Amino acid sequence: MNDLPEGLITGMNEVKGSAGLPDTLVFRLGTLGAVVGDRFAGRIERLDLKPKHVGLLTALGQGSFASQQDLAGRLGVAPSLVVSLADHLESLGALRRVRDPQDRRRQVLTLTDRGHELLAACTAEATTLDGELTAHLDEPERRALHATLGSLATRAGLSTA
Amino acid sequence: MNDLPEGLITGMNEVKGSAGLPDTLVFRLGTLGAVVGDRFAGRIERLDLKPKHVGLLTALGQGSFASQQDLAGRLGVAPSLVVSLADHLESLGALRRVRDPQDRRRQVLTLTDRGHELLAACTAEATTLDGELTAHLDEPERRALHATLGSLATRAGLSTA
DNA sequence: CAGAATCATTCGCACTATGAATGATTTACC
DNA sequence: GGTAAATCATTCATAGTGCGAATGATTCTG
Repeated sequence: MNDLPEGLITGMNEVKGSAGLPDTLVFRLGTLGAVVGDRFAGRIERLDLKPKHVGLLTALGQGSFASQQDLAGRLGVAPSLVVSLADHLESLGALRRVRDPQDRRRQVLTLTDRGHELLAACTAEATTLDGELTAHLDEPERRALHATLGSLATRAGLSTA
Repeated sequence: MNDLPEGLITGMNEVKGSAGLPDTLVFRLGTLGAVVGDRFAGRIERLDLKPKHVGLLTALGQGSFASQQDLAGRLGVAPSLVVSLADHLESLGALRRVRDPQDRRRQVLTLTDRGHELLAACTAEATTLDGELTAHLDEPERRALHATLGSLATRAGLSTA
């Protein structure tokens, strides 16, 4: 706890000996993620969707999942939450629940046309926001950022692949 | 916007005409931020701190703020939340509340030595996590990521300066 | 020297997400 | 083959988080 070189902590707004908290990846990703997430949430409000709904839509759009529990694991939330998310999406006509004939305990969630529409609308909003955020970057920088964040995501256990 | 080499975006088993949601900056930042934030939260649990507390500590460590309301604006939360965050940090001995003699409505929040210690401990945890996340990157990549995220942060209204 | 404005604080409320029961269905074992 | 354990979706009660509207103290304005 006290193995830090003294003189490291220089109060006000001076140069730090090593990186200060605001200069860490963790801090940057955390704050940026929160801000960007909030802004995105504001834009999909008109669709009666919240980020978690979009997460479920996205997962369903990527492929079929055996159970809602797998889905829950994928999204990193409790299975009971998947139920209420699916409830809402179903009420919007974005997905259908069908009993799996092979295993009638399972409910197979399938995107409807409306679901694909909503997903496309969300993608459009995200893409627009992307443009606003990266307007000051040149194309190589954008590519590098995209690639690096992708590798971070897989490394952090977020399997897009 | 669609000048991406095809074959780049291979979700699970499909290829989209344009970029899919999971490939947007917004989505990546949102999910990464959430995951990394949660992991960070787990590591500072032993210090009896949560990310929001660290945010307040960080803000206080960066400079003096006139009012708690300015602080609230800085953190993007309601002033009433700053009160409870400060309550907890005060109970940990991390900060002191002193009435501003110039304007006795205001409470000036000041980090104690213990507060600086906690901030340093959080920085250490974040730095460790940084290392784990970026272990597979080479130094130029790390620098580029750091720089780009920094520019995004300022552009997004997160004044680190 | 009143009244409006600003500060920190408290309180009640809404929302989110979780874990523990519940009931239906399937699998495993003897 | 039939019973017990496991697994699934769902409901329910609950904890935690953060906000907005009052409250009381203090300062600014005319």
